[in-house]
Amino acid sequence: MYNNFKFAIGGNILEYKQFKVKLNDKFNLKTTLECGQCFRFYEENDGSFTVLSGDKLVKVLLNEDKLVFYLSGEEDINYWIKFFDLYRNYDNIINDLSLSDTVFSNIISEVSGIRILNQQPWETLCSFIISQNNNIPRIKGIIERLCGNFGNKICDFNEYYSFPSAETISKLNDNELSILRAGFRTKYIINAAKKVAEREVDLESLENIDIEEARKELMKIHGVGPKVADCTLLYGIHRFEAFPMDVWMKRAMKKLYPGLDSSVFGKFAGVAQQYIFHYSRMHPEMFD
DNA sequence: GTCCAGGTTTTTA
DNA sequence: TAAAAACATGGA
Repeated sequence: MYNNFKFAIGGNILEYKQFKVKLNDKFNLKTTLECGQCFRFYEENDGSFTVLSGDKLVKVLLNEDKLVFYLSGEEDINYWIKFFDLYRNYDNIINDLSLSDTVFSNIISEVSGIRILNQQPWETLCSFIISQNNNIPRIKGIIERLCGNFGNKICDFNEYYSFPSAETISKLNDNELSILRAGFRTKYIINAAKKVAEREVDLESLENIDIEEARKELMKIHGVGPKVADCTLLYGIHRFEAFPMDVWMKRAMKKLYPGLDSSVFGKFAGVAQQYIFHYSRMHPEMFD
């Protein structure tokens, strides 16, 4: 696996290290970040993105078939290789999904290079609890206030903060969290933090157990239903069988795959979901 | 002012 | 059981 990539450690900005990773499949960095699976990223003027995950930060730039990472001295590039799921070849998955599926073939003629990110389980769970009946700019704002107020400063030279742990949030009350302006979701966040911190819901175990059991485990949290559970499993636990069904996906399945469900996509249903979701957002007129 | 936002819970019939 | 309504907040 490692020998698929060429690492070049060299050039630097201040005390940052630069890593170049050669891609052997198609990757659209911008779409991958902006397609609704993550919320902590900032597009810079030079076309790069500053991306945060847990207590880590990286600046990343796509330059033709190379992904260029800039990270500070002690940080581990392997975290970000895994985060962007670079060990996996998505061309193979997309080919499989397009085989004998003309609808999907049509979608990938417009949308390509999306990867499923390997985000941290708690951050993903908490973020998608916040996402319910909410819009993306406001979701980002609430998460930014959550990190800014209760996370730790990542670096002395800028204003980026880590995502606060479940333990940290579990000790806060409704009033202390009112600064988030998260509305009715605040009590859901607290309930999730308590259950996760006390291992009443064991996020680590969700990696291996049956997918239905995993959904049930997550739905023990007050404020977590099937959709948030599947988002957590897909984006936070990397369970590709998960298939989050929000309003867009419900409409899209009805229109594009009438009478069918996620089982037509097999074990990579989650990847198909992300493409269909993004395609639907690009073509709202399709539902008129 | 009204409507809507990557849902879920609570209430109602 | 199934279908509405309620839930906080803020931008369009």
